[in-house]
Amino acid sequence: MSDREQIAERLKEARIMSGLSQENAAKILQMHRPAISEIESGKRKVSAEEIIQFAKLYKVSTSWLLLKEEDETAFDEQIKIAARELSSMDESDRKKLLEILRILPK
Amino acid sequence: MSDREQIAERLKEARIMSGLSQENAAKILQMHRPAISEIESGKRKVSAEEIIQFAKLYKVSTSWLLLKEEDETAFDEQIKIAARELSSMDESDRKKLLEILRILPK
DNA sequence: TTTGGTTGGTACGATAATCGTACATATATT
DNA sequence: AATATATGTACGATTATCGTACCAACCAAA
Repeated sequence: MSDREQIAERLKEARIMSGLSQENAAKILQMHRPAISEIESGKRKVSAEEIIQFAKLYKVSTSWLLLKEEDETAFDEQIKIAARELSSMDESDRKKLLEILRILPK
Repeated sequence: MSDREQIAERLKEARIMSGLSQENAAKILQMHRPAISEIESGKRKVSAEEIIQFAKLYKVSTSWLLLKEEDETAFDEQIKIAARELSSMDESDRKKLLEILRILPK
């Protein structure tokens, strides 16, 4: 899989995860919807500046959008695993964790 | 400072740190030297794919190339706070937390 | 079923950016 | 000074993107 295809997939996955339509995203980022469509299908390049904007809007890291991870579980699968781990922690530590998560970059 | 200027500065800094001339870098990445020159002066866009290639060649992270300094400073402060919380947790829960943090946006 | 709304893919001319080469400038080394 | 190395820049040819419009698929309400 090429870098561009990888990025295209990540951008689409991140947008869906954040519950936005292509049109929503396009309006917020002041882009045209066809640009989003073509970027997500790998037909069009994405600039570094756009990656920064997408990462902010979709609330993912720029490195997640750009990097290929070797042992890769799908993001939603990882969230499920994290949720399971979270529920197995005792309450005081879970509170601390949530406090930590609150102050981390959104 | 605009995103593009920030990226331009980082790319130049990273290249110099890795001891490469613009021509060296251009040859290895199969780009034309003027492209590197113009990218590093912010006159030309950088694609996401190029960011990946630059990061590999210069041995820096893509996020370092893309993130603004003030974000990193804020992030470091938050990490310190988080570390204080972490140190009060027992080891098994700390491991679970780190696993969760691993998949969250950096 | 039909209508209307939403979403996403695509065509295409106008516009803008990049490519590739050549030349210019700058700095260091001998 | 002379040469080499590194970087900046000009510019026509080429390529990509923009902006708009149109189209198909899907779905829910009438």
